[in-house]
Amino acid sequence: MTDAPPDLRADARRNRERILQAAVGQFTRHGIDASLEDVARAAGVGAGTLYRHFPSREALIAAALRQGQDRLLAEAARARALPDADAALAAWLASLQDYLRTFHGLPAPVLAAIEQQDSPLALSCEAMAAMTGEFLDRAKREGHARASVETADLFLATLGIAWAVDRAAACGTSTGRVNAILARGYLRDGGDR
Amino acid sequence: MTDAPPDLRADARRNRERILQAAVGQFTRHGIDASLEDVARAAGVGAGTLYRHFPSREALIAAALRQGQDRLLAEAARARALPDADAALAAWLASLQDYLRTFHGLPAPVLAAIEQQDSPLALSCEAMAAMTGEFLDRAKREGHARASVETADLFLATLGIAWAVDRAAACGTSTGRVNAILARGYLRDGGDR
DNA sequence: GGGTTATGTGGAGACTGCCTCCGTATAGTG
DNA sequence: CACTATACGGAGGCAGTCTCCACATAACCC
Repeated sequence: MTDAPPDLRADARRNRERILQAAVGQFTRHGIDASLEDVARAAGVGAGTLYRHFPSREALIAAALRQGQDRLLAEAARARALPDADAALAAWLASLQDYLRTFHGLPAPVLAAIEQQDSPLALSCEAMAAMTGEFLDRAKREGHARASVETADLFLATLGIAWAVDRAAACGTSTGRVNAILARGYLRDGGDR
Repeated sequence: MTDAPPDLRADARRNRERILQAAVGQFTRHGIDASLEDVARAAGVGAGTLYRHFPSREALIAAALRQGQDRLLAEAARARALPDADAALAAWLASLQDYLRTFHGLPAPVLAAIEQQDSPLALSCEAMAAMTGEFLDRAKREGHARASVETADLFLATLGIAWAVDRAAACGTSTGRVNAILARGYLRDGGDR
């Protein structure tokens, strides 16, 4: 759980951990836009301390997310083990969307991280896109994925749908039905190109 | 162009118009999250005046959007005239996304308006959903739209994709390719249900 | 233990944006 | 011209982000 910062003083390490824990709590309760002052307060720490450890909101999000990433990787491994390439891709996309629902509003900073690779989220973001590409490629080879579908586009569409479902949770829309549209389209007939 | 407020004093009417014009400018340049203080400043008006005419950011957005709505309705009519139901649906969805790109970040308040119908945007939002339903129903009857696709889901997916494309404009992703995925899915084979 | 110093701490305060309130200005009317 | 309903504007309260630096303290050495 502790992401073992290199060589911090004991109190610094302790504070860092407290902040992280408080951040997870606040982000879970109030979404990704939770007040950082509140996070500091909940951690029993001054604002300066928070900003020294995590210079930007994105950095804090990235760190708070690190834990859930293990689960995502585990689910990716499970999906990879599926014999059916199409099912594997679908399972991966579902896991990805679950992950993006870790905190309310998460898709926004993740998408933002695509563009500026200096973002602390950029790494995991690229990794997610790469894995999407891996599953998509396999589904093109072994399954029924269209050759014309590109990784970036599918990833973007997935992010967009995760965002929309996340925000419209109240009105009764199911992730499943929306994703069914993404998988098979709103049109009935196939016919590539 | 002037949305003819009922019976305002001359200076009030003039100021309202200036604010609206300034809002369009700021929203166009800086997106939907532009500072309202800047809008007031650009309009040469105090903050109080701005808030009296437009009590919330959403109200201002709704008013600033009113102009573009005419174009959207015109495009809807053009789409409705298309003989092919599938093409009509696709054209409508494309127009809708164009409209959602009027201002950077517009999909967010529009989606938010779905949930709270007291929002000034709720009306146009419901109208857009209703029109999507109209085109979808026709495509189900006359074209190749799947019976299992529901209006709310398609509308939501469209919003999500508009959001994602809007935000990822920099990296080279085309609306066309993403929408192709939405239309025909990432899988090759048909087979309803 | 006591002294020294590199490493951290916290909160005051500068800044920005949202929004309200009310003393003042002015358009419209007779 | 006087009078009043209507509208104006900006000061000020609030909340949030982020920085800066006087002060604390962990770690190291004797």
